[in-house]
Amino acid sequence: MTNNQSKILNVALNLFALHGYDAVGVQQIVVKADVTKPTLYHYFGSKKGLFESILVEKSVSLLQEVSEASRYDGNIVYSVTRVVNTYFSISQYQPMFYRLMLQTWFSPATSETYESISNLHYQQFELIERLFIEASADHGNMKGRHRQYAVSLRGMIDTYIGLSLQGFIELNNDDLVSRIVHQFLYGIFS
Amino acid sequence: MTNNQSKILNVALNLFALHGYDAVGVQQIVVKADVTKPTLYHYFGSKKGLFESILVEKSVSLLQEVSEASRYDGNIVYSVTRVVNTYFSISQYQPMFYRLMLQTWFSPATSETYESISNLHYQQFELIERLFIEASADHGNMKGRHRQYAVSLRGMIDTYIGLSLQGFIELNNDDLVSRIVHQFLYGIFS
DNA sequence: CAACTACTATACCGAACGGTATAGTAGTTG
DNA sequence: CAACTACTATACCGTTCGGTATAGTAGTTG
Repeated sequence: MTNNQSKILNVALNLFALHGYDAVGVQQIVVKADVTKPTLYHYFGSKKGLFESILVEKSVSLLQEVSEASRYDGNIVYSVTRVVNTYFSISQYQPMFYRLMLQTWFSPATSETYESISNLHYQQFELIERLFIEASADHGNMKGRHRQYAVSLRGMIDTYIGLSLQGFIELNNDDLVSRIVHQFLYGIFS
Repeated sequence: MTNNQSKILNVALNLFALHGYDAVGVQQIVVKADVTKPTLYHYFGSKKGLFESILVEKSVSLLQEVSEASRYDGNIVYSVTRVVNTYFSISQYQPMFYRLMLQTWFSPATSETYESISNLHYQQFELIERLFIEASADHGNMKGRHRQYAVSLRGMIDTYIGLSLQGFIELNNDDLVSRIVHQFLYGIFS
C-alpha cells in the first residue's frame, strides 16, 4: 500500500464519517490528503469505488472479531458479553468506521452507498443469529426466536454506541456491559 | 396552507427520505412538485428551512402520540406495549417521515440537519425515560436505570422498524409485539 | 381605480460537483 | 539505453449545486 493511497483512505474515512458521503466532495478529499484528483481516480476509479475500498479494508477485521466473539461454547452469558464488549471496543478504536456503519445502516435503499454496505450488515446479523441458533440446543425456549434475539441485541448495542459517539454516555464501564447483558438475558424485572 | 406549499413539503419529504438530504437537489424537488424555485424559496427561505419545516409539521403529532402512549398508569406491561405499538403504527402510516428520522438519528453531528433533528430525538427519549422513572415507584429494582431502559427499548424498536422499512420483516403481527415486550421485560430466558 | 400584499415565472449568478485528456516523471525490466 | 509500467501534475470538461434579481400576475383592501 503506497503512501498516497492509504492517506486518501484515511482522509476519506474521516470526512465521510463526520459529514456524510454526499456532503463530502472529491476535491475536499484530495486537498486534505495533499494529492491531486488523478491520483485518487488512479487508485479508486470513482468516488463510490473509494467508499467501497474503505469498507473492504475495514470490514475484514470487523467480521473476524465479531465471528470470534459470537462463537457458542456452552455459556450464552459469556457469548453475549463477548459480543457486546467486542462491539463497544470496535466503536472505540475505530470510531470513524463505526460512525460510517451506523449512518449507512438506516440509509435509504436508493442511495449510492446502500448496496455496498448492506452486505456487511447482513453478515453481522448472520453471525449473531447463528449464536442463538446454536445456543437453542441447550435452551429450548429460544427456538424459533433467533432472528428476534439477533435484531434486539444488535439494536441495543448500536443505540448505546450511537449515544456514545455523540458524547452522551461513556462505554468505558464494565458495569454497564454486565447490566446490558443482564437486561437482555433476564429482562428488567429481575 | 396553500396548495403549492404542501405539495413542496410532501415531495421533499419523500425525496429526502428515499435518497437522503444531501443527495436531493432543490431543482429536483421543484420539478417533481411542479413549481419553480422562487416559490420554494418564498415559503421556506432555504433548503435547510424546508427540511426544518417538514420536521415541525410532523413532529407535533409524533410527540403527542408518544406522550400519550408512554404515560404510566400502574401497569408497566401495558405502557411498554402501548409505546411499541405506537412506534410501529407511526412507522407504517408515516413511513417516509420515520425513514427520515432513522437516517438522521445516526447522522454526523457536523451535518447541516443535525441540530434540527437532535432535539426531536431528545424529547422522545425524555418521554420514555419518564415512564420508567414513574414506574420505578412501584418497581424498586428499576431505580437508577431509567436511562438504560429508555435507550434499550428505543434501540430495539428502531431496529425492528428499520428492518421493516427495508422489507426484511413484517410488523403487522400482534404476536411479534407481545414477544418483544416480553423479552424486554423478562429477558430471553423466561 | 389605486395601492398593496401574496405569490410565481423567466432568467441568471458564481461556485462546486464528479470526472478526464494530456503530458510528464521516476523506477524497473529487457 | 530503450521500452515499459506505475504513478502524479496541469488544466479542463459539462453539469448541477443552492440561491437570487427582476418582473409580473392575481386577489384583497381602501
